[in-house]
Amino acid sequence: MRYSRQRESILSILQATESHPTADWVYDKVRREISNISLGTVYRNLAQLEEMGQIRRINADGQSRFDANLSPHDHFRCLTCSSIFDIHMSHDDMTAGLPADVPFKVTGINLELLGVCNECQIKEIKGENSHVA
Amino acid sequence: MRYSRQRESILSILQATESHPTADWVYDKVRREISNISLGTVYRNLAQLEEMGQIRRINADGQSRFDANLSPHDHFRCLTCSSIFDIHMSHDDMTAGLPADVPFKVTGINLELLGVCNECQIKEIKGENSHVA
DNA sequence: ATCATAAACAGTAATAGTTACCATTAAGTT
DNA sequence: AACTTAATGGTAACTATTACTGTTTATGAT
Ligand SMILES: [Mn+2]
Ligand SMILES: [Mn+2]
Ligand SMILES: [Zn+2]
Ligand SMILES: [Zn+2]
Repeated sequence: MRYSRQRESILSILQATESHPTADWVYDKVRREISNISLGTVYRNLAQLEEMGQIRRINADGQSRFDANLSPHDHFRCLTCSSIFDIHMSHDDMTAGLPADVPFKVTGINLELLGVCNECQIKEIKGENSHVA
Repeated sequence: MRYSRQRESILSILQATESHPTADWVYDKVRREISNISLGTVYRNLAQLEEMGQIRRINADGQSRFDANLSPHDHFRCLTCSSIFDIHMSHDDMTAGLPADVPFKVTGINLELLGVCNECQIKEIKGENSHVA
């Protein structure tokens, strides 16, 4: 991976914000530093940074949001304004006595485990064997 | 809400599957019963059914997936094939000794609380007051 | 049963977020 | 400095979804 001013700028913008911005928001922000940067460059670099594990992608309603905060934490998403806030709470506390001191009106929980399903693990193994031979 | 053959068909198709289909998949399926149904009708009804609380929407990568199983449960999403599977497990068990007997290779957890943020609650109140008078 | 009303529809055009393409630029190497 | 090729800027294309519009149809009233 070759250095680029564009990628560095995108990452530092993400690291400097507490919000969980969209690609468009990052684009507007980075344009102040690199006025002729392309929106495609923003998308490409966000995808690369995600791939490299330097940022997280959160897919809310219709669009992706990005988070450079790598410490394990969860999120609250407002169904009205789509804002995303960090939740720093143990999962035990979260599931036990949910709201209490939280300033949000919580009406639902989405818990999603990510990984590779059984079938895909088998395919992976087969695929690797086939080009080892 | 007025009855329609289209909505009934869409709902029963969703209720009959264990998978978590996309709008397109539902469209293909419902076309076998109502050959000239419009894709827009499928989208409109899925949104209405969600609004009425008869189905859940899951937003994965680029597109929405739908679930007519209303019993509280969580999901596993395969990062390779995008399949979504139900997870029936207490959140305590999930966060405590995660995998064990699960046939998935779990590499990440996305926990999202949904609701209304503080700011939006305040706006809601102001909004309601303004048209009460 | 006939009629009136508007909700819901089919078909299509438009939009939004994102990705693909390609000629040009520039990071890193010799 | 010359060379190689990853990365870019600009633009076109694509995909999921929504909006529009004229027509159909569920439903309640005559
Ligand atoms: Mn965060
Ligand atoms: Mn489910
Ligand atoms: Zn809000
Ligand atoms: Zn899979």
